[in-house]
Amino acid sequence: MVTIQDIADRAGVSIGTVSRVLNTKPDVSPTTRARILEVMAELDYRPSGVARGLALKKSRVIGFLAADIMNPNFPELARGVVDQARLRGYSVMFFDTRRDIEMEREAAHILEAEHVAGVVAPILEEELEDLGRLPDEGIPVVRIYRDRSSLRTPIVALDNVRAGVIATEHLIRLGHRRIAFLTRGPTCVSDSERFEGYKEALRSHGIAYGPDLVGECALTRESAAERTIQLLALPKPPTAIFASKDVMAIGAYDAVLESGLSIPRDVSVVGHDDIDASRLVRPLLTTMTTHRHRLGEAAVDLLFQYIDNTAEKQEERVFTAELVIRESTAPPQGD
Amino acid sequence: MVTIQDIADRAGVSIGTVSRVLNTKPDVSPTTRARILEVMAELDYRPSGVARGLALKKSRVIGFLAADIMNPNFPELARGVVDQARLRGYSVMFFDTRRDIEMEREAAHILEAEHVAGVVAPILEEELEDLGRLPDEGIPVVRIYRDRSSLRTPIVALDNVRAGVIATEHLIRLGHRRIAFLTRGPTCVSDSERFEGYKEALRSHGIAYGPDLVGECALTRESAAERTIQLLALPKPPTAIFASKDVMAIGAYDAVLESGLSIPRDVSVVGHDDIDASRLVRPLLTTMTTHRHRLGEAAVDLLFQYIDNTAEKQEERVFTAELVIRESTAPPQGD
DNA sequence: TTGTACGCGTTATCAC
DNA sequence: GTGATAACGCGTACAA
Repeated sequence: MVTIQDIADRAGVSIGTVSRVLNTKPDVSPTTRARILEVMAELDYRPSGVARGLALKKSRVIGFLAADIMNPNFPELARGVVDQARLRGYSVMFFDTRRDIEMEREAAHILEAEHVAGVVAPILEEELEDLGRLPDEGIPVVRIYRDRSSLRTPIVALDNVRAGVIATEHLIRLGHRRIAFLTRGPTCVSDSERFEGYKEALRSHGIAYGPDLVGECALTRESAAERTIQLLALPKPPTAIFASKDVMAIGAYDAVLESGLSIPRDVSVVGHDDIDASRLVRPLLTTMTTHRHRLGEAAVDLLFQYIDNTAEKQEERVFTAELVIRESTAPPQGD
Repeated sequence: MVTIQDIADRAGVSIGTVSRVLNTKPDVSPTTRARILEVMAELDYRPSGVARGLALKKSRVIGFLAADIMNPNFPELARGVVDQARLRGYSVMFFDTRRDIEMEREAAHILEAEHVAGVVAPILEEELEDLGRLPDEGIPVVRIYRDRSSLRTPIVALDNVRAGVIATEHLIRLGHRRIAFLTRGPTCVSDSERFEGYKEALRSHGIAYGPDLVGECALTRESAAERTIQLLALPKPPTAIFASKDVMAIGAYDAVLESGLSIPRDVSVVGHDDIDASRLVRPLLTTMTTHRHRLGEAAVDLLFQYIDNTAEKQEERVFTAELVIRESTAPPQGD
């Protein structure tokens, strides 16, 4: 390994000078700078990240703490984070906590021990417990996704209420009046917010909200299918379904098809998330796409406002999901 | 931040002793060890990873260099890697190179500068160019996935030939004789290997191989669908299709359905990879599952044989994908 | 068994 | 403009 000392020796200068060109400080003569640069190239010198980290008490690494790497939103989000970090010369250290408080605590400790410059964490505030200590240590944390709690941490959020409105209004505009809502229930924050949007859309279009049209189910195809069967068995069954997650929408497909009905002729379906599978099922699922890549990028942008201490008051960046109309929605049949 | 010095002061010992209990060295009296441990807990001491990294010239971090984070195999693979690393007290630094030689070179340099203990890279040997320098610097590299080239690097591989045999034999046992093969073509190493397996299975069952039954297409649903339409238009169309990737299998679904045929009644389909969507399409796709999580774990295991210098001769660990029979395969209709 | 002192590769603060 | 030199926090001989 070639060190700063080697460069200094070879260039006939001191390590101080080498360090100066390394960090592009002003006071160094063009001549010596050129020579040093030359020697560095010649010896293929790479400054040690660890040594720098020690001296600066801050490394060029950011932490990325995923709650669940298997979440379909994760890959693109991660790409956004990694891309943006790379652009700034930072690498990312990655954790998969599975919403396990113990793992999270552990990750927080490691992140601290590694002197990371900052942390991006797509987790809810309740789960922030130990990560919360990081800012006190001078390590900024920005979260991704919104929740209801007060904002103690800067966050990049999704306007889930608005998404609920958009999805529901799409159905309403097509002429639907009996629109079911599939949700994981009140424990799921994003679902609850989309539920708000759903109700808001109904209200503003003068459509009565009926609790019998909302189906709670687990985040599996099977569970959603079961629940949808019940919805379809109602005296006045829905002509459209808004599922708070694509997987549940696909479960709804099963139920509709098994009931001998057809999509979108008999019932329209719109999902949320735009997962890969939404483009692989038949018919192609109309859904809300969340710009995961941009979310990731924005989180890192925001993070660097804190790392570089250029943070304005803006502690929150909100994105709105967009409707992607595909094949699963159409006007209702005359009934 | 609390340092080793703080602990030493508070415990009334020297940093040398503290360091010894930190690394669980033998020669330290139980009494002092206990006291030091107590003080460490009291002050919530976390040894600095960077400082240790500098002193040891080796950090407790491994690099994970993904060729493409959007690849459906990635998340589970990554989880396997992260899990296993965590078990050994290591964190993982993550890169997404997109098969870009420049990004890869960059990642290799950073990994080196960060003194990572080792690198796991799910990439082909041709792409190993700059990563190849790492072992010379004392940083072991283990690759995931097999390719044809000579093994210069330890690797965790998939027996794709065997997978091809298994998938094809499943179809043969069901009674199929005209089995098509969907592939990205000879440029895709894994596909080529599965192709070998496909031919091998046909041969060993006395079925003539016909090149007209192999369809080359891109890794998209649409492309696979197009190609399958042609296959189905053959004078003697296939009664079964083995697609080298699930996405292509799903494309084949489209073609079959659009031809007014039904799966699996008129044509059986088996894919490869067991992606999420294979469990979301209808009918559920019969496919080969690759134990991605175990692959990731095995890669880290192997890596640590080199990190700990306990490497045996075994430089390769081969996994065989398993058949998952779902709904897309059945005996052919009498014809 | 325990303490001392040096080294790891950089950055930063002084002098010169 | 440039060169010493002291941190940074820890591991490790070597000495005590």
